Amino acid sequence: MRDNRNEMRGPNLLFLTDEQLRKGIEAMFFAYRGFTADPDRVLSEKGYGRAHHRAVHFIHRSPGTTVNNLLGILGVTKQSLNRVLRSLIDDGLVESKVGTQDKRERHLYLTPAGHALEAELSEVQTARVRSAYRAAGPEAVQGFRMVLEAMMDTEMRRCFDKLKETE
Amino acid sequence: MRDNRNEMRGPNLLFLTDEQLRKGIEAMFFAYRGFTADPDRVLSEKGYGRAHHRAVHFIHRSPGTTVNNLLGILGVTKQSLNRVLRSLIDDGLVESKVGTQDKRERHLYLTPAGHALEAELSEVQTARVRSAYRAAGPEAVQGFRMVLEAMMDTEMRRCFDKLKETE
DNA sequence: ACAATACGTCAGTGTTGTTGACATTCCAAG
DNA sequence: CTTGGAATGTCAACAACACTGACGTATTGT
Repeated sequence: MRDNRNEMRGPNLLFLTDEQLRKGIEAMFFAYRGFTADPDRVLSEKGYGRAHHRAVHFIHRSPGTTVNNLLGILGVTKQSLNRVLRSLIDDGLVESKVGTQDKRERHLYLTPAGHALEAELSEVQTARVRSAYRAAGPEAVQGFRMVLEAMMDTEMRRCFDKLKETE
Repeated sequence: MRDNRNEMRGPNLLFLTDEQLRKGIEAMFFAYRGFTADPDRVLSEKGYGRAHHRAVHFIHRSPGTTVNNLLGILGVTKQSLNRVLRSLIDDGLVESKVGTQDKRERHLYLTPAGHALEAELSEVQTARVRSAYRAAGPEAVQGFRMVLEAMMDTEMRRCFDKLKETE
Protein backbone atom coordinates (compact mmCIF):
# COMPACT_ATOMS: atom_id res chain seq x y z
CA MET A 1 0.00 0.00 0.00
CA ARG A 2 0.90 3.63 0.19
CA ASP A 3 3.88 4.64 2.20
CA ASN A 4 4.19 8.14 3.47
CA ARG A 5 6.78 7.34 6.07
CA ASN A 6 9.66 7.82 3.70
CA GLU A 7 9.72 11.41 4.83
CA MET A 8 11.06 10.26 8.17
CA ARG A 9 13.83 8.13 6.74
CA GLY A 10 16.24 10.94 6.18
CA PRO A 11 16.64 13.64 3.57
CA ASN A 12 18.26 11.30 1.06
CA LEU A 13 14.94 9.48 0.61
CA LEU A 14 12.76 12.55 0.31
CA PHE A 15 12.43 12.03 -3.43
CA LEU A 16 10.63 8.72 -2.89
CA THR A 17 7.64 10.05 -0.97
CA ASP A 18 4.20 9.53 -2.48
CA GLU A 19 3.96 13.30 -2.87
CA GLN A 20 7.12 13.42 -4.94
CA LEU A 21 6.11 10.40 -6.97
CA ARG A 22 2.70 11.84 -7.76
CA LYS A 23 4.26 15.14 -8.75
CA GLY A 24 6.58 13.27 -11.05
CA ILE A 25 3.66 11.40 -12.61
CA GLU A 26 1.76 14.61 -13.24
CA ALA A 27 4.86 16.33 -14.60
CA MET A 28 5.34 13.42 -16.98
CA PHE A 29 1.74 13.72 -18.13
CA PHE A 30 1.90 17.43 -18.85
CA ALA A 31 5.39 17.34 -20.29
CA TYR A 32 4.50 14.64 -22.78
CA ARG A 33 1.63 16.77 -23.99
CA GLY A 34 4.10 19.59 -24.58
CA PHE A 35 6.53 17.18 -26.13
CA THR A 36 4.04 16.16 -28.84
CA ALA A 37 2.09 19.40 -29.21
CA ASP A 38 4.20 21.04 -31.90
CA PRO A 39 4.61 18.01 -34.18
CA ASP A 40 0.91 17.23 -33.76
CA ARG A 41 0.07 20.69 -35.02
CA VAL A 42 2.22 20.24 -38.11
CA LEU A 43 0.83 16.77 -38.72
CA SER A 44 -2.83 17.68 -38.46
CA GLU A 45 -2.35 20.38 -41.08
CA LYS A 46 -1.31 17.65 -43.49
CA GLY A 47 -3.97 15.14 -42.47
CA TYR A 48 -1.58 12.90 -40.59
CA GLY A 49 -1.51 11.60 -37.04
CA ARG A 50 1.09 10.88 -34.41
CA ALA A 51 1.62 7.39 -35.80
CA HIS A 52 2.85 8.91 -39.07
CA HIS A 53 5.40 10.95 -37.17
CA ARG A 54 6.78 7.88 -35.44
CA ALA A 55 7.01 5.92 -38.66
CA VAL A 56 8.76 8.75 -40.48
CA HIS A 57 11.11 9.31 -37.56
CA PHE A 58 12.30 5.73 -37.31
CA ILE A 59 12.53 5.21 -41.06
CA HIS A 60 14.72 8.32 -41.16
CA ARG A 61 16.67 6.93 -38.25
CA SER A 62 17.16 3.47 -39.74
CA PRO A 63 16.83 3.64 -43.53
CA GLY A 64 16.05 0.30 -45.12
CA THR A 65 14.38 -1.04 -42.00
CA THR A 66 11.70 -3.66 -42.56
CA VAL A 67 8.04 -3.62 -41.62
CA ASN A 68 8.65 -6.19 -38.90
CA ASN A 69 11.42 -4.10 -37.41
CA LEU A 70 9.15 -1.07 -37.26
CA LEU A 71 6.40 -3.13 -35.66
CA GLY A 72 8.74 -4.06 -32.83
CA ILE A 73 10.00 -0.53 -32.35
CA LEU A 74 6.67 1.26 -32.49
CA GLY A 75 4.67 -1.25 -30.51
CA VAL A 76 1.58 -0.97 -32.70
CA THR A 77 -0.30 -3.63 -34.57
CA LYS A 78 0.41 -4.66 -38.12
CA GLN A 79 -2.82 -3.17 -39.34
CA SER A 80 -2.24 0.23 -37.77
CA LEU A 81 1.26 0.43 -39.16
CA ASN A 82 0.07 -0.77 -42.54
CA ARG A 83 -2.55 1.92 -42.75
CA VAL A 84 0.03 4.55 -41.89
CA LEU A 85 2.62 3.21 -44.31
CA ARG A 86 0.02 2.88 -47.05
CA SER A 87 -0.87 6.57 -46.87
CA LEU A 88 2.78 7.62 -46.64
CA ILE A 89 3.69 5.51 -49.66
CA ASP A 90 0.68 6.69 -51.65
CA ASP A 91 1.58 10.30 -50.85
CA GLY A 92 5.13 9.72 -52.05
CA LEU A 93 6.86 10.22 -48.69
CA VAL A 94 8.05 6.65 -48.19
CA GLU A 95 9.38 4.13 -50.64
CA SER A 96 9.02 0.39 -50.15
CA LYS A 97 11.57 -1.83 -51.87
CA VAL A 98 11.41 -5.60 -52.06
CA GLY A 99 14.40 -7.17 -50.35
CA THR A 100 17.21 -8.49 -52.50
CA GLN A 101 18.27 -11.38 -50.28
CA ASP A 102 14.87 -12.11 -48.81
CA LYS A 103 12.13 -11.12 -51.20
CA ARG A 104 9.48 -11.42 -48.50
CA GLU A 105 10.83 -8.36 -46.75
CA ARG A 106 10.02 -4.77 -47.69
CA HIS A 107 12.73 -2.25 -46.96
CA LEU A 108 11.51 1.25 -46.18
CA TYR A 109 13.15 4.53 -47.21
CA LEU A 110 12.18 8.19 -47.10
CA THR A 111 11.80 9.98 -50.41
CA PRO A 112 13.00 13.60 -50.68
CA ALA A 113 9.46 14.68 -49.78
CA GLY A 114 9.59 12.31 -46.80
CA HIS A 115 12.87 13.82 -45.66
CA ALA A 116 11.29 17.25 -45.93
CA LEU A 117 8.44 16.26 -43.63
CA GLU A 118 10.82 14.60 -41.21
CA ALA A 119 12.94 17.72 -41.09
CA GLU A 120 9.91 19.88 -40.44
CA LEU A 121 8.69 17.66 -37.60
CA SER A 122 12.13 17.25 -36.13
CA GLU A 123 12.62 20.98 -36.31
CA VAL A 124 9.70 21.94 -34.11
CA GLN A 125 10.14 19.08 -31.66
CA THR A 126 13.86 19.56 -31.28
CA ALA A 127 13.36 23.26 -30.72
CA ARG A 128 11.27 22.62 -27.65
CA VAL A 129 13.55 19.93 -26.26
CA ARG A 130 16.58 22.13 -26.87
CA SER A 131 14.93 24.99 -25.07
CA ALA A 132 14.05 22.75 -22.13
CA TYR A 133 17.58 21.34 -22.02
CA ARG A 134 19.07 24.80 -22.12
CA ALA A 135 16.81 26.01 -19.34
CA ALA A 136 17.53 23.03 -17.11
CA GLY A 137 21.25 22.68 -17.68
CA PRO A 138 23.60 19.76 -18.41
CA GLU A 139 23.41 18.01 -15.04
CA ALA A 140 19.62 18.11 -15.11
CA VAL A 141 19.66 16.64 -18.62
CA GLN A 142 21.83 13.78 -17.47
CA GLY A 143 19.42 13.03 -14.65
CA PHE A 144 16.49 13.35 -17.02
CA ARG A 145 17.97 10.74 -19.32
CA MET A 146 18.80 8.39 -16.46
CA VAL A 147 15.27 8.41 -15.09
CA LEU A 148 13.75 7.95 -18.55
CA GLU A 149 15.91 4.95 -19.30
CA ALA A 150 15.07 3.43 -15.93
CA MET A 151 11.39 3.85 -16.73
CA MET A 152 11.47 1.70 -19.87
CA ASP A 153 10.48 -1.93 -20.13
CA THR A 154 13.29 -4.35 -20.87
CA GLU A 155 11.72 -4.73 -24.31
CA MET A 156 11.88 -1.02 -25.11
CA ARG A 157 15.25 -0.80 -23.45
CA ARG A 158 16.49 -3.32 -26.00
CA CYS A 159 15.06 -1.26 -28.87
CA PHE A 160 16.49 1.94 -27.47
CA ASP A 161 19.94 0.49 -26.98
CA LYS A 162 19.94 -1.03 -30.44
CA LEU A 163 19.17 2.39 -31.87
CA LYS A 164 21.88 3.99 -29.79
CA GLU A 165 24.62 1.70 -31.04
CA THR A 166 23.74 2.66 -34.61
CA GLU A 167 25.50 5.97 -34.16
CA MET B 1 18.37 24.30 -39.59
CA ARG B 2 20.32 21.55 -37.94
CA ASP B 3 23.34 22.46 -35.97
CA ASN B 4 26.00 19.89 -35.30
CA ARG B 5 28.65 22.39 -34.43
CA ASN B 6 27.70 22.56 -30.80
CA GLU B 7 30.21 19.79 -30.28
CA MET B 8 32.98 22.27 -30.89
CA ARG B 9 31.70 24.87 -28.48
CA GLY B 10 33.14 23.28 -25.40
CA PRO B 11 32.16 20.39 -23.19
CA ASN B 12 29.49 22.35 -21.33
CA LEU B 13 27.34 22.42 -24.46
CA LEU B 14 27.76 18.77 -25.39
CA PHE B 15 24.24 18.04 -24.20
CA LEU B 16 22.76 20.30 -26.87
CA THR B 17 24.04 18.44 -29.92
CA ASP B 18 21.49 17.06 -32.37
CA GLU B 19 22.62 13.59 -31.40
CA GLN B 20 21.84 14.21 -27.75
CA LEU B 21 18.55 15.87 -28.56
CA ARG B 22 17.44 13.00 -30.75
CA LYS B 23 18.42 10.49 -28.09
CA GLY B 24 16.37 12.46 -25.59
CA ILE B 25 13.39 12.46 -27.93
CA GLU B 26 13.56 8.72 -28.43
CA ALA B 27 14.06 8.13 -24.72
CA MET B 28 10.97 10.21 -24.04
CA PHE B 29 9.01 8.17 -26.56
CA PHE B 30 9.96 4.80 -25.11
CA ALA B 31 9.76 5.93 -21.50
CA TYR B 32 6.25 7.25 -21.91
CA ARG B 33 5.20 3.88 -23.27
CA GLY B 34 6.60 2.27 -20.13
CA PHE B 35 5.01 4.97 -18.03
CA THR B 36 1.51 4.11 -19.25
CA ALA B 37 1.93 0.38 -19.89
CA ASP B 38 0.93 -0.89 -16.45
CA PRO B 39 -2.14 1.31 -15.93
CA ASP B 40 -3.24 0.58 -19.49
CA ARG B 41 -3.16 -3.13 -18.71
CA VAL B 42 -5.32 -2.66 -15.64
CA LEU B 43 -7.71 -0.37 -17.51
CA SER B 44 -8.25 -2.62 -20.50
CA GLU B 45 -9.23 -5.47 -18.18
CA LYS B 46 -12.07 -3.29 -16.97
CA GLY B 47 -13.06 -1.96 -20.37
CA TYR B 48 -11.66 1.50 -19.79
CA GLY B 49 -9.15 3.63 -21.66
CA ARG B 50 -6.40 6.03 -20.78
CA ALA B 51 -8.85 8.91 -20.63
CA HIS B 52 -10.63 7.19 -17.75
CA HIS B 53 -7.35 6.99 -15.87
CA ARG B 54 -6.72 10.70 -16.26
CA ALA B 55 -10.21 11.63 -15.17
CA VAL B 56 -10.05 9.40 -12.10
CA HIS B 57 -6.59 10.66 -11.22
CA PHE B 58 -7.46 14.33 -11.28
CA ILE B 59 -10.82 13.90 -9.57
CA HIS B 60 -8.96 12.08 -6.81
CA ARG B 61 -6.43 14.87 -6.80
CA SER B 62 -8.97 17.69 -6.66
CA PRO B 63 -12.25 16.40 -5.25
CA GLY B 64 -15.20 18.58 -6.13
CA THR B 65 -13.61 19.88 -9.31
CA THR B 66 -15.97 20.89 -12.08
CA VAL B 67 -16.26 19.54 -15.60
CA ASN B 68 -14.82 22.74 -16.99
CA ASN B 69 -11.82 22.50 -14.70
CA LEU B 70 -11.14 18.98 -15.86
CA LEU B 71 -11.43 20.05 -19.49
CA GLY B 72 -8.67 22.56 -18.98
CA ILE B 73 -6.44 20.13 -17.14
CA LEU B 74 -6.87 17.15 -19.42
CA GLY B 75 -6.80 19.01 -22.71
CA VAL B 76 -9.52 16.89 -24.27
CA THR B 77 -12.78 17.93 -25.84
CA LYS B 78 -15.91 18.34 -23.81
CA GLN B 79 -17.58 15.38 -25.49
CA SER B 80 -14.72 12.99 -24.93
CA LEU B 81 -14.62 13.91 -21.27
CA ASN B 82 -18.38 13.66 -21.02
CA ARG B 83 -18.41 10.16 -22.45
CA VAL B 84 -15.74 9.09 -20.02
CA LEU B 85 -17.53 10.69 -17.09
CA ARG B 86 -20.82 9.17 -18.18
CA SER B 87 -19.44 5.62 -18.05
CA LEU B 88 -17.66 6.27 -14.77
CA ILE B 89 -20.83 7.68 -13.23
CA ASP B 90 -23.00 4.87 -14.59
CA ASP B 91 -20.54 2.33 -13.21
CA GLY B 92 -20.69 3.97 -9.82
CA LEU B 93 -17.08 5.17 -9.69
CA VAL B 94 -17.75 8.89 -9.86
CA GLU B 95 -20.46 11.01 -8.34
CA SER B 96 -21.67 14.26 -9.91
CA LYS B 97 -23.24 16.82 -7.61
CA VAL B 98 -24.97 19.99 -8.76
CA GLY B 99 -23.21 23.08 -7.46
CA THR B 100 -24.73 24.91 -4.53
CA GLN B 101 -23.70 28.42 -5.49
CA ASP B 102 -23.77 27.97 -9.23
CA LYS B 103 -26.25 25.31 -10.23
CA ARG B 104 -24.81 25.09 -13.74
CA GLU B 105 -21.68 23.47 -12.40
CA ARG B 106 -21.32 19.78 -11.60
CA HIS B 107 -18.84 18.93 -8.87
CA LEU B 108 -17.14 15.57 -9.26
CA TYR B 109 -16.17 13.14 -6.52
CA LEU B 110 -14.90 9.58 -6.41
CA THR B 111 -17.11 6.97 -4.78
CA PRO B 112 -15.46 4.24 -2.65
CA ALA B 113 -15.34 2.07 -5.78
CA GLY B 114 -13.74 4.96 -7.62
CA HIS B 115 -11.14 5.33 -4.92
CA ALA B 116 -10.44 1.61 -5.23
CA LEU B 117 -9.77 1.90 -8.96
CA GLU B 118 -7.64 5.00 -8.43
CA ALA B 119 -5.59 3.16 -5.82
CA GLU B 120 -5.08 0.20 -8.13
CA LEU B 121 -3.96 2.40 -11.02
CA SER B 122 -1.79 4.57 -8.82
CA GLU B 123 -0.26 1.47 -7.30
CA VAL B 124 1.12 0.01 -10.53
CA GLN B 125 2.18 3.34 -12.01
CA THR B 126 3.83 4.54 -8.85
CA ALA B 127 5.68 1.26 -8.51
CA ARG B 128 7.42 1.79 -11.82
CA VAL B 129 8.21 5.43 -11.18
CA ARG B 130 9.51 4.60 -7.73
CA SER B 131 11.73 1.90 -9.17
CA ALA B 132 13.05 4.30 -11.80
CA TYR B 133 13.66 6.99 -9.20
CA ARG B 134 15.46 4.55 -6.93
CA ALA B 135 17.63 3.32 -9.77
CA ALA B 136 18.54 6.82 -10.93
CA GLY B 137 19.05 8.50 -7.56
CA PRO B 138 17.96 11.81 -6.01
CA GLU B 139 20.07 14.16 -8.12
CA ALA B 140 18.89 12.49 -11.32
CA VAL B 141 15.29 12.85 -10.16
CA GLN B 142 15.77 16.54 -9.56
CA GLY B 143 17.15 16.96 -13.07
CA PHE B 144 14.34 14.86 -14.46
CA ARG B 145 11.76 17.11 -12.89
CA MET B 146 13.50 20.27 -14.05
CA VAL B 147 13.60 19.17 -17.67
CA LEU B 148 9.97 18.01 -17.61
CA GLU B 149 8.78 21.33 -16.22
CA ALA B 150 10.79 23.18 -18.82
CA MET B 151 9.14 21.10 -21.53
CA MET B 152 5.58 22.18 -20.69
CA ASP B 153 3.57 24.84 -22.39
CA THR B 154 2.79 27.91 -20.34
CA GLU B 155 -0.79 26.67 -20.29
CA MET B 156 0.09 23.31 -18.78
CA ARG B 157 2.61 24.96 -16.56
CA ARG B 158 -0.20 26.97 -15.09
CA CYS B 159 -2.27 23.82 -14.49
CA PHE B 160 0.68 22.00 -13.01
CA ASP B 161 1.57 24.83 -10.65
CA LYS B 162 -2.03 25.23 -9.57
CA LEU B 163 -2.10 21.54 -8.66
CA LYS B 164 1.16 21.84 -6.80
CA GLU B 165 -0.02 24.61 -4.54
CA THR B 166 -2.99 22.46 -3.47
CA GLU B 167 -0.69 20.44 -1.25
C1' DA C 1 6.53 -31.75 -49.68
C1' DC C 2 6.18 -29.28 -45.44
C1' DA C 3 6.43 -25.84 -41.89
C1' DA C 4 7.70 -21.25 -40.82
C1' DT C 5 8.33 -16.42 -41.92
C1' DA C 6 7.12 -11.71 -43.85
C1' DC C 7 3.71 -9.07 -45.53
C1' DG C 8 -0.88 -7.59 -46.73
C1' DT C 9 -5.91 -7.50 -46.09
C1' DC C 10 -10.65 -8.17 -44.30
C1' DA C 11 -14.42 -7.81 -40.79
C1' DG C 12 -15.85 -6.50 -36.25
C1' DT C 13 -15.20 -3.79 -32.00
C1' DG C 14 -13.87 -0.03 -29.01
C1' DT C 15 -11.92 4.43 -27.73
C1' DT C 16 -11.33 9.01 -28.89
C1' DG C 17 -12.13 13.20 -31.37
C1' DT C 18 -15.03 16.68 -34.03
C1' DT C 19 -19.33 19.14 -35.32
C1' DG C 20 -23.32 20.94 -34.03
C1' DA C 21 -27.40 21.39 -31.64
C1' DC C 22 -29.75 21.79 -27.14
C1' DA C 23 -31.25 22.68 -22.11
C1' DT C 24 -30.26 24.96 -17.92
C1' DT C 25 -28.49 28.53 -15.21
C1' DC C 26 -26.39 32.91 -14.17
C1' DC C 27 -25.76 37.80 -14.72
C1' DA C 28 -26.26 42.29 -16.09
C1' DA C 29 -28.26 45.89 -19.11
C1' DG C 30 -32.37 47.97 -20.15
C1' DC D 1 -38.65 42.76 -13.48
C1' DT D 2 -37.64 41.28 -17.94
C1' DT D 3 -34.69 40.01 -21.44
C1' DG D 4 -30.74 38.80 -23.92
C1' DG D 5 -26.09 37.12 -23.78
C1' DA D 6 -22.72 34.18 -21.72
C1' DA D 7 -21.37 30.13 -19.28
C1' DT D 8 -21.96 25.19 -17.99
C1' DG D 9 -23.08 20.86 -19.09
C1' DT D 10 -25.45 17.18 -22.09
C1' DC D 11 -26.37 14.66 -26.13
C1' DA D 12 -26.48 12.58 -31.11
C1' DA D 13 -24.18 11.50 -35.41
C1' DC D 14 -20.02 10.89 -37.75
C1' DA D 15 -14.98 10.19 -38.66
C1' DA D 16 -10.27 8.80 -37.32
C1' DC D 17 -7.47 5.48 -35.33
C1' DA D 18 -6.17 1.26 -33.00
C1' DC D 19 -6.81 -3.61 -31.65
C1' DT D 20 -8.18 -8.61 -32.28
C1' DG D 21 -8.44 -12.45 -35.03
C1' DA D 22 -8.62 -14.60 -39.09
C1' DC D 23 -7.26 -15.46 -43.76
C1' DG D 24 -4.45 -15.24 -48.18
C1' DT D 25 0.01 -14.84 -50.75
C1' DA D 26 4.66 -15.11 -51.58
C1' DT D 27 9.03 -16.67 -50.08
C1' DT D 28 12.33 -19.18 -47.40
C1' DG D 29 14.39 -23.12 -45.39
C1' DT D 30 14.32 -27.97 -43.82
